[in-house]
Amino acid sequence: MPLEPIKPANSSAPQSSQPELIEPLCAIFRRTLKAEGLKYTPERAQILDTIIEFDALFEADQLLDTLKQQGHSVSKATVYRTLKLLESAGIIQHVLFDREQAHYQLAIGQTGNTLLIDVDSGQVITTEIPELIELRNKICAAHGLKAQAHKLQIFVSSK
Amino acid sequence: MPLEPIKPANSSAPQSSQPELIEPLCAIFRRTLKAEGLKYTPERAQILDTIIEFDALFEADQLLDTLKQQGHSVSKATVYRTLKLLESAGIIQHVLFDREQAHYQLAIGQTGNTLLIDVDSGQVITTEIPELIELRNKICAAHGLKAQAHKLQIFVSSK
DNA sequence: CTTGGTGCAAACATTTTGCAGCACA
DNA sequence: TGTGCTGCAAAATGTTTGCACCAAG
Repeated sequence: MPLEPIKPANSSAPQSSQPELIEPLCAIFRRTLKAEGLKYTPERAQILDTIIEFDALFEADQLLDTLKQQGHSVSKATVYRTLKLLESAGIIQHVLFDREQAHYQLAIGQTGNTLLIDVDSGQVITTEIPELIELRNKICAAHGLKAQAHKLQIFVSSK
Repeated sequence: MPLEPIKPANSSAPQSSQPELIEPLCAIFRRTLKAEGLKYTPERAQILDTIIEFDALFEADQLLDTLKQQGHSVSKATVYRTLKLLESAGIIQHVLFDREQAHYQLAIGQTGNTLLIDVDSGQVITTEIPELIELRNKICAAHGLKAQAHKLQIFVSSK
């Protein structure tokens, strides 16, 4: 079942409180790979580029199709292997909700993420709730734990 | 085909697995099945009973093993089919996190749910953040939507 | 009879892995 | 030359489905 992500109406870019040097994603990827003795191959570069162009949630399947459509012959195996590498590098993140497939999205600069999932249409809106950070830290502290990240899914209806 | 989700008006404490909870859930299940012209079979009853005894997150696999261990011969197919029925009836809910398998838990009168997932040990603590309801409603209203439910996963570390 | 339920095994969908050849330092 | 990367196909995993038979109304 195809997913139809729609972009947030008011996309307030999540800015880190601490001004940080903005490094291109491909640079981060290349650096991370190098640190592991791995290579920044054309296939991997192409996969990352395609993901960046998606600018939204995506599935492995969809990524593979788009790559093929663009004339890049990349195998399923390579796509899956690269997704894992990108996840390890912190460039993308798993975003699961109640669908059969794993969904991903870019994860850079995000401390958390909120998805509004329309239960009727299946549409997904990504957004942020700044207050949530404080809230989650509070609840974690109450358990003697430290929060590192969070994911919030809100099931909504337009009716 | 999907059953009408029934929200148990039962506002009992989230502290679960008291024996008295068994009866209401059975009743809810039986009623929901009946409304669809389906039957409350021994297998279905047994599956629900076993789930109630779990008192925590569980997987289909684990459920099947426990049933077999208890001497009840229930097939994999029946377990999966019954899980779907229970989910449609609003008795259990999908609780996904970054694992391969679907995880479930009882959904007794819960409007939302928060999981604290220990990234080191993999341990999961379920909890509730009451303030979250208000927060989620606010953010949804800002998008012209109505929140129906939510799931929050917080990735924590004990270090 | 008719409807629905079950177990079994096969089918499925997604993801992973083994392997042989290839590319580049 | 070695190490990693690739595509392909097979395997693995979790879940679903087709089918024949059974049970209850």
